Amino acid sequence: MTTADDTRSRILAAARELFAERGYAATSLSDIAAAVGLTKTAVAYHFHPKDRLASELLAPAGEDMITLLGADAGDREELVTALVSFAARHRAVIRLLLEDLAGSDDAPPGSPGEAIRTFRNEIFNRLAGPDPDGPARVRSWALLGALQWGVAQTMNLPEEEVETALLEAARAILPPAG
Amino acid sequence: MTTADDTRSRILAAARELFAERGYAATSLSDIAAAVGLTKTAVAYHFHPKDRLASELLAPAGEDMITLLGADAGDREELVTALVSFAARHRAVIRLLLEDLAGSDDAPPGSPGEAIRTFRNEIFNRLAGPDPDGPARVRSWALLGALQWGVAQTMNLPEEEVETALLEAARAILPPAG
DNA sequence: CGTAGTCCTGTACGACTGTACAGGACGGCC
DNA sequence: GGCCGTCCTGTACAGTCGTACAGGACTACG
Repeated sequence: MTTADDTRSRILAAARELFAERGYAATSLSDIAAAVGLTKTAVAYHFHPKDRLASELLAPAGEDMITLLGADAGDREELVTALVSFAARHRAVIRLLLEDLAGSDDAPPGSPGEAIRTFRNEIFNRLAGPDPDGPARVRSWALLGALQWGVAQTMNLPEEEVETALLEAARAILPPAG
Repeated sequence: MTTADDTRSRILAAARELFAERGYAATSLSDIAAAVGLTKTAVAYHFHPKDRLASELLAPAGEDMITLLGADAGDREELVTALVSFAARHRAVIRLLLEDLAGSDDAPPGSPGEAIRTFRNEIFNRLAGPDPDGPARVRSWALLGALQWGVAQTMNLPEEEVETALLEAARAILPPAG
């Protein structure tokens, strides 16, 4: 039914926007419901439980995540290029990916949060290289932070422009080869 | 009395740590109380209301904020140096500064959150320069993100090492002069 | 027409938040 | 000893969270 699928899409769009600007935990079902003109129980009817909202928003990014991890782990230049492209493409949900779910405190095993956290750590390890020293660690984390903020705070700019500008910046931060 | 001041310090230390790793809103008074072996009402007795915890943690950073804004607004090289030093010095509360309170949705006028947000925006404006184009905006936000993540995720490294490594990275991202 | 299924509302629940208030334990001062 | 202020606990409250459940409005199908 088109009406149902339509409300589902509208809920997803509103959730994506609110999650991006307030964070996952700080956005309640009531907030999302108010944004689309429904009650919170209606939102819960379509997405049950709340995690399903995050899961569905992150689904397209998930496919790109595994291709990112499947690429050649040695070439860091290529990794940065792919990473910037990935961040720019999924900038609407980058906060969910890198912070809200990855930085989650508890991380019940088997949950999507745990998978995302290991993904982030794996990316960090490939950036920092084996047995990284202090400066390499700092620069690797700085690179990830630059990625998130660079794409998240410039949502009104065209994606392509963000990607090219961010690629230059990311290359400049990249820790020197160890 | 030393015992009271001591528990105050212990509460502040625990709150600083928990706020850094979970965020301000995601940390309850019960969490802090459990970390120091007290009840949540005891924490509320010393810091009333909860905002006072954040205020007291941010007080030392606040003095540095105004000196940062008081410096010469033209020299961006110098601004970046001072900014990196600032971030490294207050890395334990950098998340509160740049995200938890600055990114707050509501921002009741007169609240510390509003002051912090305008501080962040003012720093951004000085980094990006007057009437910045797309790439300049991207790089300025990327610089701020690199700062936050670079200092927040490397809490176990000596502050000096973080500062020097981050200064190199920040200089590399700095948008070209307009 | 009747019946089944989908979409949504209203109500209610337990868990949790920050806060308010009364009272107890303890030490210093008169 | 009697008194007072500080430090802390226990209880209680209103508010919000995500979720569960019953029932109404509506469409599609027999």
